[in-house]
Amino acid sequence: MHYWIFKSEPDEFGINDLRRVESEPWGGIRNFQARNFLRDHVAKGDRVFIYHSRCKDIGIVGIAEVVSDTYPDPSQFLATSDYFDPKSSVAAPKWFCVDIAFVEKFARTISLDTLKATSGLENMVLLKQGRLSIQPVAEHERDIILTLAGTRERKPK
DNA sequence: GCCAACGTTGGC
DNA sequence: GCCAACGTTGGC
Repeated sequence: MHYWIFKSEPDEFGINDLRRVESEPWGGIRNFQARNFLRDHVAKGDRVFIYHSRCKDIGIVGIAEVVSDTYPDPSQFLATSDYFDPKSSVAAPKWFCVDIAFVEKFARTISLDTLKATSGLENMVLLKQGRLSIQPVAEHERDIILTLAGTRERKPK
């Protein structure tokens, strides 16, 4: 079981929206690096740190779980969708998505500033490389983040 | 909402 | 196969 960071814009769809639904198709990913992680590595049962970007309160806000296998993102085939991709086809889909479900919301956001200031997180993909909406989290980074969140008792074995 | 960073595209 | 143009991302 791996941990990931999925970025979202809370004005569009954030942790509070996720909490209100049973599960949510995480689609609209149109970046190749993010797509490759999603298609090749994200698996049912994995855990996801939800990260809010482009907002006042930037940072990791909670945890979700991957509740489906990866499947082609339906929006790429819909001519009316903002995410329509005329170069894609059902036979050879370019873009993928996965369903995730709410697990918990942290009492407080773990802010970007906190992440930057925390020893052991220096090499996080989040801090090393911008503009990547799906990214892996190393085990020691996962432990540090869970500790910052005060949820260490739920740390996976 | 601006715009820098960076990955992809496509003309040549 | 180079590289300028273009599109997207995301902190500010």
